Amino acid sequence: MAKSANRNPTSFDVARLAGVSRSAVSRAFTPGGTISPETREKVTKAASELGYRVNSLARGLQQRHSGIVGLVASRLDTPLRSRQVRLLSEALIREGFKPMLITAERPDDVSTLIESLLGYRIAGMILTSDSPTRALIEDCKRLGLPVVLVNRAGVTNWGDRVVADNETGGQLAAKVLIDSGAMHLGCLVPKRKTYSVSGRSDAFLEAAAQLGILPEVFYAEDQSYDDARAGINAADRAILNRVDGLFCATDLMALGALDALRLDLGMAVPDQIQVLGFDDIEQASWASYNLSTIRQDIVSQAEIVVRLLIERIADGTLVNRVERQPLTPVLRGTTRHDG
Amino acid sequence: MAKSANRNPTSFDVARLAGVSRSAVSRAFTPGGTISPETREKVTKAASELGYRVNSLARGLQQRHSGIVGLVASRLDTPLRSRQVRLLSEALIREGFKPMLITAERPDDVSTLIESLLGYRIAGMILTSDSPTRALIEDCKRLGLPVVLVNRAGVTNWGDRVVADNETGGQLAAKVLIDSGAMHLGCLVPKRKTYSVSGRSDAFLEAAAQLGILPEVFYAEDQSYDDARAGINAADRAILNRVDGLFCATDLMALGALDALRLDLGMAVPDQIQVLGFDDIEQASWASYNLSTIRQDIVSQAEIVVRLLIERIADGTLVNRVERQPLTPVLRGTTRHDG
DNA sequence: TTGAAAGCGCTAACAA
DNA sequence: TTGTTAGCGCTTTCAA
Repeated sequence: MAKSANRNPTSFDVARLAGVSRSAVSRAFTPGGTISPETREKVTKAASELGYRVNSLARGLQQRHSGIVGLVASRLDTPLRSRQVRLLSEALIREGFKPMLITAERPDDVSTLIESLLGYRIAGMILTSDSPTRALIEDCKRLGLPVVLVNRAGVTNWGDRVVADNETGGQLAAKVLIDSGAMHLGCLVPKRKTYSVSGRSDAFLEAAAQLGILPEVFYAEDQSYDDARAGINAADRAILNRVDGLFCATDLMALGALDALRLDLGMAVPDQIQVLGFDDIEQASWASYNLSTIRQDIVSQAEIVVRLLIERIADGTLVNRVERQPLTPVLRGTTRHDG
Repeated sequence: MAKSANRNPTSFDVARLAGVSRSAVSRAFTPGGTISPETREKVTKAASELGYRVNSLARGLQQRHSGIVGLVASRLDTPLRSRQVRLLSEALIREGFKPMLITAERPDDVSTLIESLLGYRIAGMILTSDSPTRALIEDCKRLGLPVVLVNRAGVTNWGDRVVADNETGGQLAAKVLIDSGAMHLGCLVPKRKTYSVSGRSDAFLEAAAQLGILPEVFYAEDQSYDDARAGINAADRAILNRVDGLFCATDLMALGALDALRLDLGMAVPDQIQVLGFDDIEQASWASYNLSTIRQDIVSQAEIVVRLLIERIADGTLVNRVERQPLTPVLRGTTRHDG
């Protein structure tokens, strides 16, 4: 033990100690490797003695792809997103991939970052961000790099997609509110719309229109709790007072709206005005809110995303697929129910 | 454009097109590279024409380390943790590193995962997880791998640490409650204690003892909203009724406790019982809770963590450092204030 | 400032 | 089943 603590041992060192060739070492560490039990035994023994570990960089270089998958997400500290990322990351790891996390808010950041990701010869990429530069996806296409988009528009003809069925969700929202007695609908949306938000709110407005109702639209600066609360507080009181059923584009916004209505404006929910969210984040079920909402099943979402990615990695010629996920209403305390 | 869309272009291809050597290409893409403006110009032109991108795997192999930093976190979908991870990840990216995210709940998972991280010859590792197998850190030590522990005990003599000053925090909590008139203190803790939780609650109990007060201790199964709420609901009512100042080990628990006290048990907060949390997560400021708490500054925390990491990467001989972060009380609506 | 040449540590054909 | 050999794409001395 005089020295030796310095450089990482290589397959060469292991081979020498075990009295075999470097290929044997490689095979011993390759899942389906064609190697005899005895040789494997010798190798693993020598390896653990030396503290040997396969160098994934070298392996990746040789195999022309690392086991890394890019995971791109904005607003990671938001309840829905953090849960998505956790589930995706766990699913990836379970399948033997290593998620490389890119968190960035400004689109141009994201571009250069993803750009640098590509240098790692990643096996694929999952985009949950709201801002996927189109050019970037084109880049991936040129490289033949598998991409899965989560709750995003398919801006190009590249990449599989997993999306909540926002259209049906918006219709569902209108139906829930109307069925529980709302006559004058409202809809709270952020000024800067994302794919999810537009899909939902547009479908909601359209479904209402079909029934001869023209909802009031309220705006929040962005889709945060604070902005939603401020948005409702800034709304025209006369108009707001007419509304008896408010659909919010996300749960986070619904919670902000709820606090504005009840605590800032002193309105009774659900008696005076019903409130309905979308997503079913954890906080929606907290006793102080007990928010009715439309649930997105993000556990199965993560599984589908990773499955699509794996299939695409296995066969790059697949036609682009779109998986639409069903949504289910979760009626809690901010809507009225008869029976 | 007949073919060529297939393999990734290499520095060789770029060199040929630019009419220079591969070394020149390498230098053009190396920040401090000693190369003439004209050559660089030729190289970058050829490179962008070919869509060339440095292969980070090969570069890492050659330089014996990738720009990857392991980021280990459990319970990522929790408000505090998701914010920490966002900030850490952004700070790492800003410094040119790529965060590889390991999310895992069970300790043995984590071990094998980190084990596989090491194969990427990562530049360092940040551990925020509650469960850092000791053997693992020993491994890092043998490898000389820089490690920064966030809010964790220093189980071995390896790794720099950034910790909230939990001891002072616990004392602060006792002082806040007592100063605002509480006479009979309570403390809500999870059954399975972590470094942070123990530090706080032990210091709280001790500070109270110094003043001749022996707080009641309430237990939650784990440190989630639901468990905290259930824990308070399961508490002995007679004992609970005596308590007029409750310190909760984390904000998340405090919110659960608050809902249990107010909504499940019908107690008046802060008039009948004051509640104080710890961390200052976003939800603490939501109007329905308006929770008084002890704030941990996790923005500066992330910066310190990354700074320590960089310094350690630059100089592996540094003595282990511990940065204690100050805490500040944030008094909102769940404690009483005179002036 | 530039190019030639020698690896970084591994896997995959191929031959034995 | 095993070993030999030839790269994977890059950086980095060393000379020029």
